[in-house]
Amino acid sequence: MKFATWNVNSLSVRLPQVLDWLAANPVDVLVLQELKLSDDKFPAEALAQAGYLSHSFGQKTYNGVALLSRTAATDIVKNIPGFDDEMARVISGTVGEGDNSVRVVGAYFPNGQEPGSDKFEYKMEWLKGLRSWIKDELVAHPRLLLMGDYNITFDDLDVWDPEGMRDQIHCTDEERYHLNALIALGLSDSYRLFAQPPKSYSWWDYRDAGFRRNRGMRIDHILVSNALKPLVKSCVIDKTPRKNERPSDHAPVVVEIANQTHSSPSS
DNA sequence: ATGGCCATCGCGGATGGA
Repeated sequence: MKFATWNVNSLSVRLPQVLDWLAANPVDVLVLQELKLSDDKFPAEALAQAGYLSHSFGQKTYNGVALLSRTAATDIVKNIPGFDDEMARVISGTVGEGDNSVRVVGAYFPNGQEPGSDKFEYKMEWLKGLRSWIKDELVAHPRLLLMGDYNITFDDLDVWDPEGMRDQIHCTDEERYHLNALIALGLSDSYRLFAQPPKSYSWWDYRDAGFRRNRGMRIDHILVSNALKPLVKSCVIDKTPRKNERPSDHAPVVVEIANQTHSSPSS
């Protein structure tokens, strides 16, 4: 099965590009971030025409996430249970049958704006709430994907100008501490399970020809649980939609997970 | 370079994004 995540920076503006991308990349599951629309404006019919069932968790103007799947997703949960939040940032569901079912968590992590700001403090609290919840989710759902726009880089490899960005938003030790604390729960960065091109990024600033000059950061991630890790076949960033007219500033990330075979007992 | 671009709301320019 293939799973993808994409921050579309307004689904109203980007819907034609999402439909084009799904036609060319018929993934099983796609999670979207930054819908920037309320649920009554969610284009469920257009997506259904394209072969996708959808669950949206939106709000006017800001944030908003959705879970799209070719087959029905079950046990939909919105936001982080136990963490009160005015903002629509997380949607979860279970897809696939029996032994091959996967718990998918699609998330739009807070931006944080600037270290020391109120928004940064909110980001830290949100990250604590997420980790506390994901710890329990991994027990309930060993086959779990945590994917979305993390707004955090792992290390210098994820940043076009590591010196210039040192201690700046998305690159601070505090943010990376929380990202690594998620990893410590038993999750792996699927992208780095494979050899990747140098200077691989998932976001490029609209300003100053950031994409053309490849001045970007890798802030969109797909983390896989230990049970799924040996089944990951590939993970790629698809830069193609970033070349569109009026693109999102983010590119989609896609992971392929092999089915259970039942034929080769381990050890 | 104390910025550049884009989307939203709403009709000018502030706010948020990253």
